[in-house]
Amino acid sequence: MPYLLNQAADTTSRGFESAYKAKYGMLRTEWRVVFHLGRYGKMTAKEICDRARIHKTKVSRAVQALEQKRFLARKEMPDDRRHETLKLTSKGQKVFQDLLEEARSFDASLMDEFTAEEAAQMRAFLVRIAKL
Amino acid sequence: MPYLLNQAADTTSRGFESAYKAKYGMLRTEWRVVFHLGRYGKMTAKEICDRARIHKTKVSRAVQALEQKRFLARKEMPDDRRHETLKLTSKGQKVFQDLLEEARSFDASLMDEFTAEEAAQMRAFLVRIAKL
DNA sequence: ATCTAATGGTTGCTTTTGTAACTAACAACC
DNA sequence: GGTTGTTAGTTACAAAAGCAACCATTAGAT
Repeated sequence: MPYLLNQAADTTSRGFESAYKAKYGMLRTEWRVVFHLGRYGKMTAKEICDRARIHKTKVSRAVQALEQKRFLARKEMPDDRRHETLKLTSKGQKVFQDLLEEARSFDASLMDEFTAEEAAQMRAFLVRIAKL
Repeated sequence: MPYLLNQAADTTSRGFESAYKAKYGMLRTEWRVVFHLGRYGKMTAKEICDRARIHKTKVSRAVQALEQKRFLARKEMPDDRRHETLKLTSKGQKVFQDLLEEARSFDASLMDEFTAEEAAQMRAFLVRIAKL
């Protein structure tokens, strides 16, 4: 099962990878960070780690890269200076919108082979597995 | 979708990783190679690449490592000396059997949360996706 | 036969990831 | 107020993955 999942994940990921890689020179983790910030609004690095289940070093590096590209900005929280909230810049927002669009159409073409019901079922299944 | 798949693949892989890693000091690619040889019999490195969709350098290195552990043996083909067929040694066979056992029970515990029907359906989905 | 192209596999080097140790800021307890 | 423990995030180093150039061998064309 893990093997099948990996296989499936691999083939689909490679397809979409080109979108953020070629267009914006982003790495997968970077795209994931952008996605989370775009989708759920500003949050701290830790929150991204927890939600996306990415190790903090990966997030840390992704944030640095995204900051250099001016896709996001950090702000230290005055009440607890360890925290820093991350927020997409307007440039970052545009990137997010664009890639979200791409992601949607990529997904759609991927799911073309399946019925809407099948797709929904699969999604539900994956969510359950991922949460184990 | 790629995201979900990755998430699911990640969480499940990590679980099983400990089996081959701790027990035999194997890497994921190594396990995959052993699996293919054990499951489908002797074959050439190229075939493994194609079937498992692993890059040839990864396979090459995995084969080297497995050879050192005496889990597999190579044999040059006389008709075409570029090919070398790979075959599990008896030691390798045992390892494969053992890990297959582990894999089965791991899978079973994973699928505990699902009905047999759901599991079968999911498997079918994943195979279809992976083959895109 | 010889020159070119393709194939199976390896090696070297660069980029990414994983791991562990580290800093800085806060919290709690005495 | 000082010691201890936690938490957010970074950095340094090792392991792994990806990429491109590289042999050696065979196949094909002329």
